[in-house]
Amino acid sequence: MADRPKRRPGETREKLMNAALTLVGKGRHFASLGIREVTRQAGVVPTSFYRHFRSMDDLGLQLVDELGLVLRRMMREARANVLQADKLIEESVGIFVAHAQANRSFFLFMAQGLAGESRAVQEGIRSEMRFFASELANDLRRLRLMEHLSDADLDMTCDLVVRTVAFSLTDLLSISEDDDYQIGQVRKRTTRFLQMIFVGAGHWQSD
Amino acid sequence: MADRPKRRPGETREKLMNAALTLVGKGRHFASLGIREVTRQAGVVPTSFYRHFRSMDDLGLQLVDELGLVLRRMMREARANVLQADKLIEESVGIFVAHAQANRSFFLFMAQGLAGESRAVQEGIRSEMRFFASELANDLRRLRLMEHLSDADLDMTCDLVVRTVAFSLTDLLSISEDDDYQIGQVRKRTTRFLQMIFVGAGHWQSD
DNA sequence: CACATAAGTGAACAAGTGTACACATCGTTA
DNA sequence: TAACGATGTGTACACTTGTTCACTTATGTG
Repeated sequence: MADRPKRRPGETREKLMNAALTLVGKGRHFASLGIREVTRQAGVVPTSFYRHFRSMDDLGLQLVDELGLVLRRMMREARANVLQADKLIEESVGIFVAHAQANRSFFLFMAQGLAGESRAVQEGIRSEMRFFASELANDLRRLRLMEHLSDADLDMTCDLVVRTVAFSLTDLLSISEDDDYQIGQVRKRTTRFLQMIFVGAGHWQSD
Repeated sequence: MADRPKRRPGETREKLMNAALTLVGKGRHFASLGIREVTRQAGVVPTSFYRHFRSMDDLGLQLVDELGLVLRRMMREARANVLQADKLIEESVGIFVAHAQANRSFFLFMAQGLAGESRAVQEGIRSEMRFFASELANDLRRLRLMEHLSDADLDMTCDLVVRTVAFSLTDLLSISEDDDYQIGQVRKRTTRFLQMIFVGAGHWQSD
């Protein structure tokens, strides 16, 4: 008996989003992808695209939503594993790097989107970063760290931290996926960046 | 008498590069530009493209070279105007913002290229940033600032500074060209970021 | 079970794409 | 001035692109 099509709801939709990510993972830029190209990669007829997305920008927006989930998972893991403030920065950066490796295409898409073509995608990613920064500020408050900073200054610090980490993303993604030495270098450098920022925050307004 | 063609050498080449920049300035992503599109914008026949560039990537690379000139001009102006260390950060950020405004398309191209499609362009921009950072380190040494830092730590600091400024670029370029209030906000925020980094650098290794 | 609706398909079209070739024209140098 | 190389032009071709339309097929609800 031949295989029945066995359509799972939303299966093609997933296939299309994964196809776009796969192409991005292969070095293509999201802005240069076409509908036909994506459907071809997904093994689906071009018309199917319109059943799920209005346009490429639309697909991008939905990818941003999923990116949000990935980031939240990462935060949860960081909160679970970083218990004492001792090696806080080092471990957090490690978790970040591990997630960036595991979801390379996703983070590649994020890095591209920051200066991307679609205003909506750009704003979406920016908003995810803001959320991330505010959660970080909450955590620091909860851990009774940086208590001498005003709320505004703490927000600023966290903003700077998130930006720095996001920029490290472009370092990380421009080197080979399994060049462990270089990956270690990026991790060390990012850690030092954050340490310097926190030293600055520690002495902020006390001079 | 009809206008003679009056071909100036390298004129079409300039027209093509400007055309690409113009399109980027209009919100398009460089990776999504096509040869025909650029030649059309330049008011030139498609075949002319090949007289000057092998491909779009090639054009991108040559744009990176010109970007280098823009950055050097900016550095020169900063060095000339920032005489006393007093308002050093504030004035430097001001000059940067002004140049980013004046050469919007160029900086847009730079921001895009950081996570762009062409490995070569990516590496080129990264290399410009490294150069910029090392020049900054030289200047700080010359001004007898941060003398307690080792060369490596000073380099790291300058790297972090350049990254932070580069990231501000994406803020700056995502807002309207003449929204003076928002531009002022970005300038203020960037200034504070740098101040915090320098506070951190000032206390580095002295704890 | 039947039926409404969502999801997938294939053929078709006009428009746009990269690139090749042969030819015209300019500026420069011998 | 003659000739040459660099630059600009027009035409052509084989593909790819986005989008449409009418059609089939599967899924879940009454």
